[in-house]
Amino acid sequence: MANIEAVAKQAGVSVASVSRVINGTAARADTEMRVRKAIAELDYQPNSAARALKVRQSEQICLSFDDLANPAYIAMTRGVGRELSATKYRLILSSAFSSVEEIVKHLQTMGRGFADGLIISPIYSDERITKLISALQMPVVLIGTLPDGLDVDSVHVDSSAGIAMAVEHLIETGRTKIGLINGPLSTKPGVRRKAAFEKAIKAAGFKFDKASVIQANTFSPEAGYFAFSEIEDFSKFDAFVCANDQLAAGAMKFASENGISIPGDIAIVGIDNTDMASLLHPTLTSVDLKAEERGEIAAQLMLDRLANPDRASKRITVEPKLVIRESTAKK
Amino acid sequence: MANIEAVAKQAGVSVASVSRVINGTAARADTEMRVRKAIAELDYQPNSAARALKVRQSEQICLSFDDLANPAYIAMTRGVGRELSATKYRLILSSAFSSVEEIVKHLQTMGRGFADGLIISPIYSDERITKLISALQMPVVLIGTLPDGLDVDSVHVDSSAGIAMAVEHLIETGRTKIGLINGPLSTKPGVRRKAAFEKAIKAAGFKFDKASVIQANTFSPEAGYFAFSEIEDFSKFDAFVCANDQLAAGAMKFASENGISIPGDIAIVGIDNTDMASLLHPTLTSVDLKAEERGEIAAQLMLDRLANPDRASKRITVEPKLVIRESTAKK
DNA sequence: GATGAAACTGTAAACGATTACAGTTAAGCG
DNA sequence: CGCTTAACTGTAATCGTTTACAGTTTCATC
Repeated sequence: MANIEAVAKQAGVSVASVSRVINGTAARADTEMRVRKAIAELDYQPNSAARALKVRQSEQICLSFDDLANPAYIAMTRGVGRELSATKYRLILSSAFSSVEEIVKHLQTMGRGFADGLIISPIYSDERITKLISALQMPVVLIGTLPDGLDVDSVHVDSSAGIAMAVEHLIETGRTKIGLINGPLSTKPGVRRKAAFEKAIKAAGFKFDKASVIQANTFSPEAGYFAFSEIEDFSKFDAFVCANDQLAAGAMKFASENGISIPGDIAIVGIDNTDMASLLHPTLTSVDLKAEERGEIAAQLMLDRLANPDRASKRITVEPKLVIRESTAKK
Repeated sequence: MANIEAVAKQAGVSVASVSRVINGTAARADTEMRVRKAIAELDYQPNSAARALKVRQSEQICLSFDDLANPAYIAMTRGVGRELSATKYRLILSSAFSSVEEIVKHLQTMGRGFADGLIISPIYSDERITKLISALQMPVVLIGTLPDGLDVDSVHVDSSAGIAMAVEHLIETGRTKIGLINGPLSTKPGVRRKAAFEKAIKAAGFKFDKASVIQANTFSPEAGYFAFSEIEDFSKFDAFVCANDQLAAGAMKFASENGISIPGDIAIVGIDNTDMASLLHPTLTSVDLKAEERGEIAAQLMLDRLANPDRASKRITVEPKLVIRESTAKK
């Protein structure tokens, strides 16, 4: 592989001049032309490790989240990727963390300087993670709710408001016996959604019954299916909010296999408004938490912060939106 | 940030010794202990750019494909990611290429040495891409069909065999008027699936009718929906093979909205066997092209090749599998 | 304790870029 | 044409590692 010295020789100029034309610093037209010619002739590509070492920038941004099987994170990745693709930055993907330890290990690794910034959407809530993030010597954008004492850019969606919308909508359509198929309580979304649900039920003037919350142990369709299969008496319910579309899809599958009519017997609303929602039968009412948009915004915040390291940190909130489809049609 | 020199000083040894304990080369127990202590005290992390520059390895592997919205590629990414997560390699994701030019630009960029290897699954077939790949001075693993004259490791699934299975299955279940909802002919899968379909129809002893192939212009559900909506006379068909599950889902949506019974009037088989297949109503018979497995194998080939640069290139074939569900039940 | 081999350690030269600084050339102007 | 200033160019140091090589220590053996 040709290096900058070979180019300089070929062009009959110094390495400094070559570097300058590559980086767009002033150069005489004549010099620039000869350098460009030499670059083309030698098929030269500047070595990114050498540049990274010298300028202390990797031109890489790391995106970390926990579950590559969850469509919401995929949408997020799409948003980040789209935003980054027009820039010089490359995207590093770190995912499939199955435990806090793995995340911790990954965060410690960030000190090696292979990325200029970290966009992270942690599902687990853990003191150690917060501590490591705030100790990080690089820009961080958090997608999710900012823990106390962490001062970084963040994008956040008010999922409580989203759940409230879902509950209100169910009540408007005449449902009174509303349950929640929740995700695992070991995750942040799990605890938040439960709390939001309880709050929304009470706000609507209903009595909150603990038994109305059914805990699934993952956010997968299988878990949704299983959760429904464990329900002994469906007459206690006329609607369910599900902690994500996957759980909802699994639940709907169980319903269709067992002669439970949706929305006739039970109305269902999902969360995330993934692509699947409009393809299911019946189509699924879902709270859009704008994952792709949050990804885009996170990337923009990151780029902005890299261009402007000293600005105060921003906290962006995006509004959830209830997308009404067939699964909650009036009885 | 502490560098290796600071660690050496703190431990009272030379930088060479520090480097050696980090990289596991022989060191006296006493030396090793002092170095480890110093590393812990200073919270030292070796700089990856400096290492990359010196050893000419980035410890990064680049995965490139064209469409982050396609679940099959997501599954592939999952496979690659899982395989890589246990190694020292990081995963760089390059995607959302909307044209051959973008891919070409991206491939040219590989010469900068930011990745040690490239796993690529190109959807477009173009002379330039082939040429650039074979000119690449780094290990390449191709996921897809190896073009002539390209000598790299590859993982390949015999999608023709998969389509043949689909057609045979439809015939076995009593269908005789089989159509294809195909993806765009500007893509490799598009042309392959069409050819495979024609071959399968003929092999089954039927006459192939050009009009039985309906071209969608993307691989999305919307395109599938639109393709079905353009069909004037459904009585000409009793089954469709769809070029992927997304197209199938869109088509099924149109069917359910327009009183076309599946599988009663029309049987449907999708391709890719994505998560969605078992959640649709009716559940979707689909040809599993083992995307995740191909991703895993690609990553294994890459790791193997990096460990063993001079071995002859391998070509792995995985077998498709027809997963039969409700959408093709006997009439 | 001397000897030789084996095991370890330190010095210093890379890797390939960027950039401060000083030196050179060009350009504007009277 | 000389002078001043602006614009460009080249030399050499630097970023933080790894590693060849030479030098030192350790250790078993006689």
